Amino acid sequence: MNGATGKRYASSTDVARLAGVSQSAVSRTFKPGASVSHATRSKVLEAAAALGYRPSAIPRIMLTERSNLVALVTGGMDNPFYATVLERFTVRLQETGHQVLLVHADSGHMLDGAIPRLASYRVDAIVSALAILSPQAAAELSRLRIPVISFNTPIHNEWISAICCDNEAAGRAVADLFVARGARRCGFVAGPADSPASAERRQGFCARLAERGLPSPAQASGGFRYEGGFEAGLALLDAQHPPDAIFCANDLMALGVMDAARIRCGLRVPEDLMVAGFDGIPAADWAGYALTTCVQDAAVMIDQAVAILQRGLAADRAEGQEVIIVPAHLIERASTARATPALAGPGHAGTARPRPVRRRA
Amino acid sequence: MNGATGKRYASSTDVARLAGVSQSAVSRTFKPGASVSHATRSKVLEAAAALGYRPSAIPRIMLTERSNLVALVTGGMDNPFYATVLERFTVRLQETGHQVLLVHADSGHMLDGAIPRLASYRVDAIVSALAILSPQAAAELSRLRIPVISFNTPIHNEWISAICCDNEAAGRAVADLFVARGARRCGFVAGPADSPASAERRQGFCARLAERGLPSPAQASGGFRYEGGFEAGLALLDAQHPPDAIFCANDLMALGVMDAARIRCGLRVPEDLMVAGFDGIPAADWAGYALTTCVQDAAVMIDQAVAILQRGLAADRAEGQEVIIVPAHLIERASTARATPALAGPGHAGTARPRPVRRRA
DNA sequence: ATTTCCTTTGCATAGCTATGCACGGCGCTC
DNA sequence: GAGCGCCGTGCATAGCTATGCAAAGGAAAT
Repeated sequence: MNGATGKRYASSTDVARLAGVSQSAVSRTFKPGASVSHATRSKVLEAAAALGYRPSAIPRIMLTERSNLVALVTGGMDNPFYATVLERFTVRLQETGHQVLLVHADSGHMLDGAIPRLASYRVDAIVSALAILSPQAAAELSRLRIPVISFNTPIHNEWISAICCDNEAAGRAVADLFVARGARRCGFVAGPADSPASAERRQGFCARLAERGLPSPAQASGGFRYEGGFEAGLALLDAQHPPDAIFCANDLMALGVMDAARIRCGLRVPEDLMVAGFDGIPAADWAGYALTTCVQDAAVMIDQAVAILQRGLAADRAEGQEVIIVPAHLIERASTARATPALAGPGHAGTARPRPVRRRA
Repeated sequence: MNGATGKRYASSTDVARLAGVSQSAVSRTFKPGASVSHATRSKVLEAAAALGYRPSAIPRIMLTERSNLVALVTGGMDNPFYATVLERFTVRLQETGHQVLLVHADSGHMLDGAIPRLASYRVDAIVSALAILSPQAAAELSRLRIPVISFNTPIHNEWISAICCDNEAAGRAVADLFVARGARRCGFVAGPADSPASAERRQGFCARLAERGLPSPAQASGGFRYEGGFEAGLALLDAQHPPDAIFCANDLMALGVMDAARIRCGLRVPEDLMVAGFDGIPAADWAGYALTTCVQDAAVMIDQAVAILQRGLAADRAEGQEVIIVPAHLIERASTARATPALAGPGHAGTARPRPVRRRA
């Protein structure tokens, strides 16, 4: 369109030359609130448009030691919950004037290549949106002396803040619900062995079951994945005395358990088996599942996380770091909606209970 | 741990001073293949470790006009397909030595705040992983004179390359399958009106149905979302002469249609209604759905996209841009697995056909 | 009319790394 | 033993923007 110069980008000096002003004037024109006369500003803008000039953020980073970059460490995008978390983090960070440097990490050893990259780009802060942040990785991150926010992993030290969902309380709530709905024998499907979230959810669940006089639940592991939940469900339901209520450490596994129960085992949900999950992914609300689940309020958690981050960056020097616990919200749907304990009446309870309609001869 | 200096980061000059060498020596120590003696290198590394020094990428960007940053424009993370696309793009770009600058854009007008940001950070290239890239947005991106890769939107010009799935061929394949399985009256659930992908899929589907002598399919729109598919399914199935086979422009809507048909309309799939989708998301393979779908080979598409990008960056000057079409792969599952046209035998066909097992009295 | 103050502009420099160039030293060759 | 080439090192500078400081100009006030 315009005359392409040799260089890829026009510099403020180029603009200044064309506009017949000093480079300072160009810089000030693009800095909001700076003192520039109307005449100068219009000359500069005209020249900038002609050259396709866009101010570069790079030298500013050198001068101010502020890149406005925030690293977002992520992984396990197969879980829709973390996909939405990633999306919302991105939106909120953009709104607060940050740029998002996305870093993918295979669960655990992210230190390999990622950390030096983060350091070399002088990110202002790091947000871990990993399902699991290992203590080693956390220690490695602390070395950078940059504010770190751990999402759903309760690690904290001089540099790391954490924002977590109240997993134990939610686990207890599920236990209470199961008891209230007449469960006699429970099961639990765990995530990976090194997941603190899974451990806390089980802890609350088991503790409350014991308080309510129920036997300790049979357990299986599903690795936070649908297929794992499916297999874990089969394993639990094939036992001598199968459970009549299963709590899964996340929704994906719960959906797998439901499918295993209904399709492979010929069970009815909730009449023969109650199922509850964790996260509140969209599929839990699909008509085909209507899964009772502990909804993590991602919006609130992320807003809190961004607020912490803002405060940390404003104070420049981060000392006392915090762990914020956000309650989960138990939503009961049809998958636990037994009308009466141990009695399977004509389905009619809970939210969004599917109601068959006659169609086609 | 170490003595924190006033500045946040140690510079190569600081390291040089501590190590008793010149700043050049430090720079060369961290540049692979540079000429440094063993003695000097070890002195430098020791000093660097003591100061926690990490070389900054920022001045290099200024010198070389290469940031190694690639902007990844994304949106609509509620579709699991695009979540996996985002993840794989990130992994591949990291592997090829790039950093990913994640930009979220509400579908359509991304120009608002995003474009100036991209320019100011001097990204080397832009990848659009949006479900829909509007022509206006594409034009705006072209102005930056940076290589742009459009994923699944067939736009191309001097700066934009595109990599798309063969939507029309896949649409035709679905039509052929429906005909082969005895469909008499078809339906189509479209995505948003401005989605080229949805339009192409419908085009191939409708054209082939016409060739095979079937009536033009009833159509509804579902906005690429589960709920939209559910409603569209209800609308189509409530008609005077409802379809016996529905092709949906993506999997999420197809799952909605299946749930609407089975739960709200009391229909059996595939006996009363066949359903096919598009994308190949994990949920399509869940036992509860077993959805026939056109699998987009995201791995291949993304590898191709990254290859184009590499070539474009190597050649520095991008002139003739390309559009690469990757075939979709039709996978038939139980949702279209009628044993015989219009005859519902005891379920037994297709892949992963759920087989009921006796359990619990 | 003179002084004072504010607005506007330009000059100069900081900030950090990569790299061309020159130079010193050392080993190898004849 | 002398010359040549190579390796390693340091010096100096480019690259672009933000900003403190000073100066100039104009407007307002006395």
